[in-house]
Amino acid sequence: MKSLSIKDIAVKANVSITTVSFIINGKAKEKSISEAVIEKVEKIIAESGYKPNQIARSLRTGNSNIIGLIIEDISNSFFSRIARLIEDKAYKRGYKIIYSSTENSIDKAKELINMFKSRKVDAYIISPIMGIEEDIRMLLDDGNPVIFFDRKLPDINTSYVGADHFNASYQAIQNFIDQGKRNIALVTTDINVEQIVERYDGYKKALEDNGIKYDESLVLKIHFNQEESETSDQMKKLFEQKSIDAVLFATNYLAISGLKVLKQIKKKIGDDFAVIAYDDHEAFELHTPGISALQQPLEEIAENVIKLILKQLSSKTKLDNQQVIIPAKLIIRD
Amino acid sequence: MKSLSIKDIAVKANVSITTVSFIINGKAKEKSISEAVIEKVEKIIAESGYKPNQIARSLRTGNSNIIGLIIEDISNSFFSRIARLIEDKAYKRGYKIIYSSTENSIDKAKELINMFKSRKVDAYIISPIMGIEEDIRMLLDDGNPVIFFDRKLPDINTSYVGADHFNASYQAIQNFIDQGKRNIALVTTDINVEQIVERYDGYKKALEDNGIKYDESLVLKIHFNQEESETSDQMKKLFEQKSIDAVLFATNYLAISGLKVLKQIKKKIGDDFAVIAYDDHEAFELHTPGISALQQPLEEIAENVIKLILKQLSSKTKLDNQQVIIPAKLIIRD
DNA sequence: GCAATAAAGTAAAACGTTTTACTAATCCAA
DNA sequence: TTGGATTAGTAAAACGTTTTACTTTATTGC
Repeated sequence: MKSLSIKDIAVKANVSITTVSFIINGKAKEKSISEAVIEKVEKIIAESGYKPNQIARSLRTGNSNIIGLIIEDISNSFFSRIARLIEDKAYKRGYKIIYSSTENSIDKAKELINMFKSRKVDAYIISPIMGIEEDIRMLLDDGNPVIFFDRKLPDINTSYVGADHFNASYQAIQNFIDQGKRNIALVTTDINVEQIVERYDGYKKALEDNGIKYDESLVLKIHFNQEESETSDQMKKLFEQKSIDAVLFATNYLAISGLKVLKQIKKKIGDDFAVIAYDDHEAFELHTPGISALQQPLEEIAENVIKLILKQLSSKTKLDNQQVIIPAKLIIRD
Repeated sequence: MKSLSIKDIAVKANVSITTVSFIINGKAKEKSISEAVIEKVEKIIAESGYKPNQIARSLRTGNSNIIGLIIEDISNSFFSRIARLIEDKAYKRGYKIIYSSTENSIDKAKELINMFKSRKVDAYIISPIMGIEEDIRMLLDDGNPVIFFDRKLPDINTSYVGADHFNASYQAIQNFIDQGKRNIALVTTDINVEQIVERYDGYKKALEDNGIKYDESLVLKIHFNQEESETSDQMKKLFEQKSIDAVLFATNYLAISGLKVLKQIKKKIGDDFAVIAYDDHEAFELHTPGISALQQPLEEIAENVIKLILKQLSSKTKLDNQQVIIPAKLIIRD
């Protein structure tokens, strides 16, 4: 019933707790424990199936071998894929990941940070939202490794890994213009995070550089968390403007909603009306016609995130912050 | 730098640690601490931003307010959606969820169970795979609440929540037959879990009940974890059989792969060739034509899982195991 | 043959809580 | 006025580890 403790092992082996601890932690040699004792204890451990209580271990050592991952929404395929990759890579290096979704709520984000803090995670990987600057700053002040990905916060100075949102968006619009499009819409969200702003800026700049006047009525900002039906209505209104000949969706879930609307109002995607989505999604490849997408290099983002965080974890001193900006790829379909 | 402990608070307030602990845990009244002291201590706690160390707390109390969730793959939309729902519901009841993917590896699954065990999670929600029976049995023997969802293991007797896979699959095939289909294929996986077997059984039974001979060459079992290209080749071969007039995909990722193949070989879905997918996916609604799907009631599954697990957690005695089977819904599209 | 060094191991403190069993003072009833 | 009950609070053990500082015995060099 009750699980074994190091003491039980010590008693069985007729040695001290200390000795068992040294053996478990591979310090036996260094602490000059004899081969015979090592073998005996290891045998007992293996036979009894004893596993050290990580809680006690964490309490004593102050670290947990756990990295906390905070994202917007695990059911969004961009995040779930990144999470899977990060989990995988961390796992191979002996770290566990625990993750949780903020659902874009500042309160929930703060609570998550507190939860992770009180559970003494060794490091934080965060896709941040506005409004948690203070909390992040406290983490940093306490000497916790914190790395942002996908988004960052203007006022916080820490390492960051993300795609080049500005240029990605610029590239998409340029592509539209090269196809002769002039009335290019942008469907984005109103959440106030840098990466969304950058996508917006890329859109504006590309228009400007091509001598096209920015037209506010072609930009639709959807509230996060608003009813699906309201979103549909707003998009419908936008798409029904006769003149519009192209649209860039700033996130994959907006694109999914948008495509549903287009299907519903029977507006065909093709020579007269082009679409590009930010973030790829299985549905885009499958769609007829295929939907072009700005694909973020998930693998590379995950790899960089892990590399940076582990480098920080294994270093005694605070390393310099790094900004890793990875180009996104425009996948043209059909 | 160093975070505050209950002792710091006690010193500041000039009371004992015990008193602070009682106040934190809402036992002040019961332990007859005066209103004045309560207020003083609470003020200090609020001002200093002290948060109890959950690790120490867990060590002492033996529980963690954490529920471990073990699934196949968080990047699969079925699981990520369920995870999100479970997380949400647990969160509202004061529990945190930590989840991790097995990627269908028995070793990884065992490691995860061990990790959760050594972190003293209060309960386990598992979508199990064959080969971990012994580990599960140990958890149960130790008195841990364990609940299976989506799948179960034949040899293990514990609570379970899942869709009625047999009837779902039966219903799909019956639908094909009612449309006049006779040569109905099944694309499934070779992983040996009950829910996959049930879907297969439902397929066979429906054929049988309608007097259609079961034809082995129409059933394709894909290895889990095999190369995408091999999967494609196998499917291509299947779909190019002239006679075949309908196909049921046993999982959503198989359906996605299958739809890609169909697109590639330009085999049209329509009156001559019908498709149904198990598990819904955004891509299916968007697809032209829309892809019919067997939709599992995610919300209901999540709700039942949480309800059962919390009931067990709040009960002193071991409750009877429950099997909650929820009908799946056939969504006909286009 | 004696001091210094190495080998083999251990006792006990510490991590930050919760909880049990206790004390001291006050109150109230008879 | 006394002694049981209540009020207000505390000391210390316990949870299961890691780690520091220590002891005891054996070995080596000279």
